[in-house]
Amino acid sequence: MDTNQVSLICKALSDPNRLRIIQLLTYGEQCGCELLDQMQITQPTLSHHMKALEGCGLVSSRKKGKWNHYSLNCDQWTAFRDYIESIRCACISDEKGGCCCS
Amino acid sequence: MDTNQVSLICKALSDPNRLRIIQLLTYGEQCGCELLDQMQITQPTLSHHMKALEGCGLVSSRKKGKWNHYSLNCDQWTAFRDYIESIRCACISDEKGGCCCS
DNA sequence: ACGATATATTGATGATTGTCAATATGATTT
DNA sequence: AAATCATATTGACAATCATCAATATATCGT
Repeated sequence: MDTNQVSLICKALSDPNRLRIIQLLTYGEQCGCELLDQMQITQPTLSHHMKALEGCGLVSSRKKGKWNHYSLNCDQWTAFRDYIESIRCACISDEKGGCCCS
Repeated sequence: MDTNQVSLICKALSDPNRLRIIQLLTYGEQCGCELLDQMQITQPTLSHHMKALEGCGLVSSRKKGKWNHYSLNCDQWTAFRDYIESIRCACISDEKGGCCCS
């Protein structure tokens, strides 16, 4: 995953509502109305946020009948998580002589 | 670290230039002019970005004479990294029966 | 066919953002 | 004191964003 892609994902996560949605989806797939029940926003706003989360590849949607089921895109999230994890600060811990971020 | 703080950090990282600055600072403390040499932005823009990165607590600055030395705030970065790492998707891998994100 | 439900789109608005040129501040050197 | 260098601030502008009300689309149950 390259820098621009990471920035796009960070932009998607820069809204507390969207970060909350991601966390809700870690419990598994949910439809829009379920997500809506757990949040304090209107339905068009939720739709807008879901589009943003889909746009950066973090969320996938699966339409079944009336419902649209959203789920966290595991591969994309893992790639993002790995990227963030790979950034480590260079400071030295006094205690063990290693990096304090280890 | 709470959700709002994470969102603020994500917003700070949602600009590719700022993400790049964070990566440059993983090599250790650098002054503004050093950072500027490695980027394609003007000095006021760099100053603006550094303020944003300081504002969310990711970067600390230390003034010494003419120079302002910036460094990655290890504790804050680690807390952010841990938060992101703690978000795991619930999908099940077919291969080993565990979570594919492990 | 009709009403109800889930979701998407449109249009509008106020707020925030990234960027630069111009200028200011503050420290060092000559 | 004057010139130089590193950085910060101001002011401006175009672009993007989060949000909602209103409306549209699509699917299900009756």
